[in-house]
Amino acid sequence: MTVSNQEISQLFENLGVLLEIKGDSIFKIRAYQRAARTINDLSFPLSTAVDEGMDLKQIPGIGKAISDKIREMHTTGRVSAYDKLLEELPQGVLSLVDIPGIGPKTALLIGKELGISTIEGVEQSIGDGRLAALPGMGQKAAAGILRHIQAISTKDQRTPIGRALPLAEEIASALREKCPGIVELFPAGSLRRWEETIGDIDLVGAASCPEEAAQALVSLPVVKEVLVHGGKKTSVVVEPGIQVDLRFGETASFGAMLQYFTGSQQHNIRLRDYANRMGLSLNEYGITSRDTGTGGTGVLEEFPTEEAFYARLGLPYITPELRTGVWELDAALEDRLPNLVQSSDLKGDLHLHSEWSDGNDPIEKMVEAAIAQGYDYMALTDHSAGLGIANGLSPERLEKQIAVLRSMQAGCPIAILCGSEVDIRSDGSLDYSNEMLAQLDVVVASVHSAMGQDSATMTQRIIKAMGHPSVTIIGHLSTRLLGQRPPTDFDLEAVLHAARETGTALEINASPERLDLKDTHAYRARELGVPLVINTDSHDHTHLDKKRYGVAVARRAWCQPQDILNTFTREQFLEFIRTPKPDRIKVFDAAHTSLPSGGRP
DNA sequence: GCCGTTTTCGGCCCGACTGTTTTCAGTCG
Repeated sequence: MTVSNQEISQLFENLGVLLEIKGDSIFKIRAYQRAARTINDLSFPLSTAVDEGMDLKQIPGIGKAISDKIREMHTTGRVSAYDKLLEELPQGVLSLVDIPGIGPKTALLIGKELGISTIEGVEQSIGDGRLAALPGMGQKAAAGILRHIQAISTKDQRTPIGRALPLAEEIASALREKCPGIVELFPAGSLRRWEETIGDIDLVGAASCPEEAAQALVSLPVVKEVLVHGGKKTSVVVEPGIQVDLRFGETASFGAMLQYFTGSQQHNIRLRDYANRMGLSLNEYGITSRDTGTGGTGVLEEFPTEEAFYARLGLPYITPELRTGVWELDAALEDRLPNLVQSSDLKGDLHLHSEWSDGNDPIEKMVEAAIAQGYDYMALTDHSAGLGIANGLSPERLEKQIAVLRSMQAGCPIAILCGSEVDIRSDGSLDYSNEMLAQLDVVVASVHSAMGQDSATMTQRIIKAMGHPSVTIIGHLSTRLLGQRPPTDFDLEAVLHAARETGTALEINASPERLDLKDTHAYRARELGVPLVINTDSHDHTHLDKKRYGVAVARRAWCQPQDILNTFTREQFLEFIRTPKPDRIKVFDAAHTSLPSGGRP
């Protein structure tokens, strides 16, 4: 029985809700919620860990009871304690708490008093006034819930970061323009942690005129609706159904405020737990030393920067990408936080398209763009012929392109490598002859068709492609498009091991619609010593700037520069691609003076 | 239910906002 981490996480999340409805201990409930979130963020499959005999209690927040339930789910596919709770409580209460504004208490009230178990039922009960008549409810509460229900259908869940970040930057700069008293203003929350999708856009600032800034937000033309307009917090809905939360504080305490609203919630809970044991209490305004028995009241210390805030707790600065609340606090305490890769470390881009296939720009413009990035090398990788829709290159056109590229090399300050994004056919064979492929410097092999194959077939298909001596990199491994196309089904562990054994690199595709490898997969790849490459897959000269999204994925995967192949110098990288597979993995390992274990103990 | 550089028992993050209330519960992040 194979159960995914997501399924296990969802079960514990639901278990927490059911216990809350039942009125169980709040601390027990929090323990389940914490475990659910931790499991959701894990980089390795729990199913495999159970098979390999790992002691699950090593994972923070998982003790004997939860460990046993994971094992039960792994063997039987069910958890009896959960099934029992479902029977005890009114049917359908779980689906009611999915409505914003309805929590466990209200869900139970609705289920018990009105016998309602569906969202449609709630909508009806608002229409005929039954909901408003319930104790503790009223006209306004009912109207608010109705608004939320209507919003659910129009709002398509979480927003991909590629859409949310530019929007947040736009709003922030509009606010700064309208309100010169703004000293600081940054995206916080999941956006600042560079999660692949964003719930709400959080903006945190410091200003001499907080009221004016909040008023400026409310009056922006993009604002569709004002949800909250309090003294410290303003929430609005902007054009595409995305919510923006804005909070302002003082410059002197901005560090604490930014830290607090960057989260994650799990990170903050762990940090406060740790601070508590030092006799310190944390909130968004600073750090308060708790009364130590002399009867005096604690004094609030303020921190203008996050660095100072963490330093007061005796911790090194923890970068937002690492703040998941799983391993980073232990790593910080033991002084083994990684020296994370940065955009400025990248020395090349190995996945670029030109107008020869489906790109917008001539080769010259793409080369200029690579030079403008400050790179030392680049690979032009137009599509192979199999992808007719993308105007893929026939072998004849590819030979012609190679000649063009070779002739451009003279006088060019960077290395122009001849490449191709070659289709991996459904049987794992490649779209050019071996002779053709052997002429290329860099081969990015990618799946573009037959994405519905079962896991075993897809796994074999990818592994076969990695076995080819000319394949340098596997492009966008899962082929997912965020919010549009689900990932293909394949055995990640098997693929990663084969990548390592064949000396094939895996791409972190930085295109914000893809982000593929995703963070947890990249984390696991790094753990196993698989060479990683951050590529933009640019189809336009402006797309090379999107590398920041790929760098963020790598940082969330705890990658250091030596984990990323295209941080290598030109000489190192050329040595890598000129060394035959599988021996080229030794070139990668040689640059790896130390293999950091990352967050896991 | 989890956890321990004061603890194997007794703690467990913290505040804003809303709506229904006359001092607070529920929800959210």
